[in-house]
Amino acid sequence: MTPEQLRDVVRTAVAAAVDRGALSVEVPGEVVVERPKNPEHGDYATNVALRLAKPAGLPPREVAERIAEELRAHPGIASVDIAGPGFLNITLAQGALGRIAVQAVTAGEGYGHTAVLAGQKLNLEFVSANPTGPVHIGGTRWAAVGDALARLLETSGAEVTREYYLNDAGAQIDRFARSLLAVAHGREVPADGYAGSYIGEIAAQVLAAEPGLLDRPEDEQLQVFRKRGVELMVAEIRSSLAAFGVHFDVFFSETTLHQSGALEKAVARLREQGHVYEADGAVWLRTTDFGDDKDRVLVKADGEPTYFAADCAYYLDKRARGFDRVVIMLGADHSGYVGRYKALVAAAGDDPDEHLEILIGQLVNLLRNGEPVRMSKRAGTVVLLDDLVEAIGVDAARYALARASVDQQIDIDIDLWTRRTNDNPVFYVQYAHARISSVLRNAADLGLALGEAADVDASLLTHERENDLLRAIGEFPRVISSAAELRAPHRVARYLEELAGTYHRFYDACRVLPRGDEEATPLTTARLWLCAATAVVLRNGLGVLGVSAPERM
RNA sequence: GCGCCCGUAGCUCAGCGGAUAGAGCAGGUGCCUUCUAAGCACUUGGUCGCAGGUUCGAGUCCUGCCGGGCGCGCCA
Repeated sequence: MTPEQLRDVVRTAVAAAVDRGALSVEVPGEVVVERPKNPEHGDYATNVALRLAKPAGLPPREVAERIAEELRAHPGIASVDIAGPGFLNITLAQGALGRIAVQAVTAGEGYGHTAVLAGQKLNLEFVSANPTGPVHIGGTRWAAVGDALARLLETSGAEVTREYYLNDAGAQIDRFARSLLAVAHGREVPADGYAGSYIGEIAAQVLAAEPGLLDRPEDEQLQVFRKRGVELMVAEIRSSLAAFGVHFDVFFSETTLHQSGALEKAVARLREQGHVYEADGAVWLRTTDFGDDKDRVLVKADGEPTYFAADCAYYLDKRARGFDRVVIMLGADHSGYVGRYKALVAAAGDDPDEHLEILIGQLVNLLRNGEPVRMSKRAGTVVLLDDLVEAIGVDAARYALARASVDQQIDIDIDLWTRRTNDNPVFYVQYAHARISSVLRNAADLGLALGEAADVDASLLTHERENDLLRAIGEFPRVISSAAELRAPHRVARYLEELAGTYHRFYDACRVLPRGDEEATPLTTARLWLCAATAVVLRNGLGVLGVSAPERM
């Protein structure tokens, strides 16, 4: 019996107690069944009696007793104890717990998939690093976390579009183009330009693709460097992300918004809603009506639209494409945008709490020799996605970035990571998978197969370490769904570390395969299923994080 | 000054209002003629920044302080 099934059993028990007049309460739609930390508190515990005590007008322990009477009648439940203030501690019948292993193996890749977010169509925008340079380590964090979140949401039944907003218009692209032009002519880059070594490489590639370019008028050259340069930069960004295992469904060009007249339409729509005014020669959006600190300029006095105007158009474009919810991941250095963004959604007539979700993640600090590394794109002193991958590999990089809460700043000590010590928990988790794979290979060599699900006697799994493992495996679907709902992929990583530890302890205490000339027993088969189930969960969980599950290490 | 994030073991960090606050690393002691020792067992280590409040119950929610990070342009 899975925790989800038990939850229904508990709810049904409450309903039964109400039916026979033992309780006069409204049956709750959801009841909480959780795994107690203390094994003496049974396989599962529920606080439903504590919740119902007040509405029932009875002491919590009395409510618990009346529910317990119903639960004890269930064949899958061995015992129910009332503990503490009124918790119901439930121990499952022998075999009911063991079936979890069979269910996990049978479900395979589908184990952990739920429908809790079914029917939601959402747009997840992340990374969106400017195409004026390679993806640096900050963007890499959002690549790892954003992609994991996308997989998590999909696993929970949502329809997700991964989107990357390309800021390929505006002054910074001008600076980028002028930097390319300067380098191509052997001149110093402008003071406000970009100076990384990649600028020279991109410039050379542009010249290779456009022979004779330097003989044309300089303003024409600038246009070519701008167009070709951005194309090449975007190609490099996509290639880095692809090597990192991150693929976007849509690369959305800001320029297309300018060219299609979407900005003017957006301003017009906001004007119709009555939130636009003119002052000091500029066009403003009255975002203060919706909680922003100050009003924002849409069109500058010189007639140029602001970046914010493009944001408005972009948001409206996403909504027009049919997304129920627009999710944007931003770094903490952009946290000031939340107010104006929420306000623009409200000004457009949408609900800022329902249609827009902005996830702010804290920044990644780099330490070298224990000292923070100052990062500057201009000076070229940045650590790039490619550098991180080269130093520690995709698996370790993705795992390390995804295992911390996004609310937490990460300090990455470059020397530590480049040293390749086993401080990285990803090895611990992957090792558990490799170990299981080895056991299953050895079993196959001995001619032992899992066989049919119906033939497994799961009630033989009675060892405490086996029960621990079964309970952990049973948690997986809810770990996935709650991590998806909370937008917290790091929970999956933490869970996998626990699961790996639980498996290692099982492995240490419980021999799976027969030794020497011993015969395989039904317990051997049951334990093989337990191993296979653990491997399924490790694979699926690592898959959510975009980390490989090696069969050998 | 205002807004957001953080403050939990020596270090890095988990902990969606539940029971005795956890993991890894670091320190100590043991376990490989037996399925992968990148492992396991035992052990050392805590005023959950401080002070109030909410309630059956607070590391978790609210308020105020203290300390650290980030942000507050007709830049992008």
